[in-house]
Amino acid sequence: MAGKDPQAPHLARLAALIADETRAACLLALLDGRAWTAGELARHAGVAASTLSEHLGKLVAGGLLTEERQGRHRYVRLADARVAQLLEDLAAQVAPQAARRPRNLRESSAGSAMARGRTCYDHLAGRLGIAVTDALTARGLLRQDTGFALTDAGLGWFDSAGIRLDRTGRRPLARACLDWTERRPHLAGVSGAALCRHALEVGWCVRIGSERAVKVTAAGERALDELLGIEAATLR
Amino acid sequence: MAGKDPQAPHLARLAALIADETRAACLLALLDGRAWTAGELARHAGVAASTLSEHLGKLVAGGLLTEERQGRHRYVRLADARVAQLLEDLAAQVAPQAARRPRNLRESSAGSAMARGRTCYDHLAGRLGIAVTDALTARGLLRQDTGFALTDAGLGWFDSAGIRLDRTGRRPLARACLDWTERRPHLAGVSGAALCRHALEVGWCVRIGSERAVKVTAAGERALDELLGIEAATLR
DNA sequence: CGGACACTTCGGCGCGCACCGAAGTGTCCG
DNA sequence: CGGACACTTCGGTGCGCGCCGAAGTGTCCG
Repeated sequence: MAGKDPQAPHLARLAALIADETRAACLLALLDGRAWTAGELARHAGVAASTLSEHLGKLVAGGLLTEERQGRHRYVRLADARVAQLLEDLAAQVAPQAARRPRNLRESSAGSAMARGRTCYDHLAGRLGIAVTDALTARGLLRQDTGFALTDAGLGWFDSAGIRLDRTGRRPLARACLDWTERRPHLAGVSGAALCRHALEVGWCVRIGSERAVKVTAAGERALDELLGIEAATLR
Repeated sequence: MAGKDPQAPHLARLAALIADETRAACLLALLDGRAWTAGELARHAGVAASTLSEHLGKLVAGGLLTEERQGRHRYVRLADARVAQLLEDLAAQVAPQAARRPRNLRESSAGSAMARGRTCYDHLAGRLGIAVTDALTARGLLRQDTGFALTDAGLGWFDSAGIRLDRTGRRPLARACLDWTERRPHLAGVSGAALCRHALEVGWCVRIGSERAVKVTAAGERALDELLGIEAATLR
């Protein structure tokens, strides 16, 4: 048969990079947007350092990760926002099955912290991300009914809040990212990333431990209420 | 180690479905949005019917495909628009390597027909899709600078063109889909699908052979020029 | 009712790959 | 300079899975 799309082998090779449980665990860990060392990832995934080294080689060669060598450490991070988006989309696709009841107390409390608020690569997700997105929409700053885009008023809001938006790159200013806990879209793209960075910089929220979960501070509750009318109760 | 995201096995299993070249070829073929029989896919992929039957079993069980039994035929199609989007995003990710020079004349002419115009699941892509998207944007019907959404004028345009938009579902009205030939976003979502369906129904374009490629008709060139100011030359 | 046809199930084969531990390379620090 | 450390390379092992052909099931049609 002549057919058989020439893209098929490439697609299969890309998917194969994610199709291993150990590599998948690494990629999900790296969704926190930070750089991890090979050793950290090996401990996280529960395999030998030598095994993980081979995995990193494949992921870097496949373009999903970039590496930075510093002394005797090999730091890796997701290659770019596009890769992060791809992983988020895949994660959202499997979420229905993954949303099963937690096995024990520890997993449960960790899970609920993640459900309250977390980062999705470089933007806010969980109930916190949804609350912010909903508030922006309710105030006419974000338009979701005909797609997903900031309004002119929305541009003004970011400006007046002192959050600068880099509009030079090709990355979209606003993009919907489907939340795998809430099953609803939240703000991603340049503006979502800028908002998250700002929130962490000025202390509206802080990271919990070494995971992706974040917690809203008292100052953050005040600021979100003032700027967007978000009641603190909705974040708990 | 306690860590290791509980989502990792699910993510790996989903990716594994796409990580086989034969299954990938099937999924890409099904991106035309139509239903194929198991036999057609077996011939397309160049494997035995028994082999393909097993593949279809996995893809259906994994939720990527839905099946419909009719007599002695088993028709399968992509489960929904979300799956199609996922595949398109993955295909776009590998496009840089896949965009190599064609091996022979036949592949070359098939490739250029696909580059001129094709369907991406249920919306228009290729130069045709880009041209429509650009025209909508230039006329203020689609806003891309702050995200990706129809404007109120855009809603009016669809209405006056007699293209009804179903706004009841959860699928976004407008969504960007990255084109793997042009490397630029084009219109997808409810409005993109409605536009494509309309174009095929009223004969603005017709499918070429059994593939995803489409050709703009003379009537289509006139209509696109009148409604959106697209010059026929840009489509060739 | 019998044969053609589409698909499925099963057994068996062979390749690919994730894994480990041991040995090797390069970096940091006392 | 020597030892601790992070990572890499290399053989070797075993499992998983994609593949086929043959036999089986269900459907259509003359």
